[in-house]
Amino acid sequence: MDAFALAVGCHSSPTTPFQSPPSPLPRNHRYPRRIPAVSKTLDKPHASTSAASSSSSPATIRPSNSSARRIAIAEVEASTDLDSTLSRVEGILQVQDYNNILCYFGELRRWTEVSQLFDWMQRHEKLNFSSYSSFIKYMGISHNPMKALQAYDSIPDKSLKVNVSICNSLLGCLVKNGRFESSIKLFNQMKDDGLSPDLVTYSTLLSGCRKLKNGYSKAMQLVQELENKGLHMDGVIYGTLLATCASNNLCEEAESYFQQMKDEGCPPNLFHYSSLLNAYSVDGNYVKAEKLVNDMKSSGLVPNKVILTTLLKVYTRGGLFEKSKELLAELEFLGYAEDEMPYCLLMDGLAKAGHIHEAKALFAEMKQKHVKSDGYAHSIMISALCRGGLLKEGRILAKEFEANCNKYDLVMLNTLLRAYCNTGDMDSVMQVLGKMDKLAISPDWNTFHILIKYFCKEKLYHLAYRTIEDMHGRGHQLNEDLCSSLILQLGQSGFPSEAFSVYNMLRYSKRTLCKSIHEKMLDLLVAAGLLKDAYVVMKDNMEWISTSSLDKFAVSFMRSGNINLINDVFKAFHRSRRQINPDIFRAAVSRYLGKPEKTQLLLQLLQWMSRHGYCVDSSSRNLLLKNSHLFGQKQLIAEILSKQHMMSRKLRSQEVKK
DNA sequence: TTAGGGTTAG
Repeated sequence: MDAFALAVGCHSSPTTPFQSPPSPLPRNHRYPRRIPAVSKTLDKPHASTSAASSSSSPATIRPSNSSARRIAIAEVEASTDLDSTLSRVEGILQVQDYNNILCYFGELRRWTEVSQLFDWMQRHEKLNFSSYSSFIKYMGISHNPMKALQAYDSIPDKSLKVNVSICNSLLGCLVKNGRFESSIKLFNQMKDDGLSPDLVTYSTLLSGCRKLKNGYSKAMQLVQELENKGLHMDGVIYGTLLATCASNNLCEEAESYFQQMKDEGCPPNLFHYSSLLNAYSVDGNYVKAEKLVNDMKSSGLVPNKVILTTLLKVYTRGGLFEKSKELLAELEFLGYAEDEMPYCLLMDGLAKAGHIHEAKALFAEMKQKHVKSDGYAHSIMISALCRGGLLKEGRILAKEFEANCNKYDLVMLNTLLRAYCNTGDMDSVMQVLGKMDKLAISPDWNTFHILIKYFCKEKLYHLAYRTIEDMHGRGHQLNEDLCSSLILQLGQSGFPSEAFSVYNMLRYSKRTLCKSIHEKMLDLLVAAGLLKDAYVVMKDNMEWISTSSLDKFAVSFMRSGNINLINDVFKAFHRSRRQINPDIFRAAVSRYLGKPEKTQLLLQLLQWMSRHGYCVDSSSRNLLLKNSHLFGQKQLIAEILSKQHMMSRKLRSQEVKK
């Protein structure tokens, strides 16, 4: 399997499925799914074939004059028509020159040129390991892991594919783009193929643990592995570990790594201090934070923008808003408040502490000062307004963001969705979903949850159902409360099969379920006449279901369920020591009376009853005797019935004696 | 010695 398939295969399509109209849909309407736009053959160069037609000789053979090279590099960098310029100066430049130009474009974030140049380099076989490494790195920065994977798969040389720099770049690219699982799979394959991972490899993977749910234990596994390989942790690895601890709310572990690092003779730098400071911010421990900053200053380090911003975070988390404001003023004075981050920290802290009006004032101040914004401030304020019940204001701010900003990510899209769902603005909800699809941003658990809740609120139960189906298909954990209420609503609105499907998704995705759900499901299926499904629910969950629900099911089943399973229903009742209501036997007998071809089953039931001490009631007995000629087993039936009759008389007299 | 790793916001 190639890296692309390995990394992409385990992921669902990057597009969103939410293109369906919100209005009530026909029941057999298929949920549309768009095929991912990226094709495997797209952009994949064929180096070998194009090299054959290339007339140039390898650049390394040609002695190059360095000033000519410098001029050519400048020409390419300034070119408005890359391909023709590159062809014109071909033969002057060497591989490292192309690499330099690649980095030049990359640092300027000129992604079109980066890709164009790299394509050209591939076609003309002007690349080495650092070309791949750099290109892959830039594809990671530009959020294009697909192109990075394609470039990696296009490497013709097997030994180059396990070059540690290239591997590190690719792993870093995946990690940066939130594909930790893929990066671990790829890492294992790379090792199988002969990669010798180094400290950079491990710190790359470790940095992916930061945003993971149980990131700390994953990090520990990696640390164990690097130590088993005889590698020793360096300052960067410690930095990553401290960041991981801070992100996972593990303050004590962070302190202990900080100490361990110092004990090993590695003096902490600004990265280490800021990570530990960040760990203190979790519970707003400003006493420890201030002491740490003082220690840091004593060691000769000067607090930078990150340190001071993180200290601001500690103050806001600790509820020290006066100190926070003073520190924000200091940051402004030092020129460290040119972007929105410190304002965001304080705004979020204020809003979460219930000071929404102060947060709004700060947001206004920030706008008035023309502070650069990437949308975080809007996101924070929209969320804060929605949380605080100021739904209309939240919607207005969401509209304002969409009108003025064109930068979207998943969190922002979710925030907008929530704002529009809260105010019942269906058109805007659908527009946001369309945007998501266009930008190929995959919905996450939150997206699904917001939508399903909203569709339920709007009584669009079938749409909610299809969204749950999609959510489940993408491997997201389902929310039990939401599913339970949807199951009932689907049942009440004429979609019992869909209700059962939600029930099954829930059952197979969660280990423990609220016990009451089974009875609700059973009632619903019985009411809808879906007795085959009801039978399954009954059999697997009898212990959680009330007698009255079971009886209702059994009577219905005797009347119109699968006749071949009738006896199994009795056995199931018996196995779980549930009393069998005589009405159920009566219903079974009358069902069998209408089906003489099922005599064997009737006989089996009667014999089973005798063995386990059950008797048919007198009216059923009379009915059976009167019709026993129909079954061609007159004698046998009479014998069984008389045995049952005697037994029941014996039992009754025993009870009287007692 | 042309390449790859760690810090702050929703």
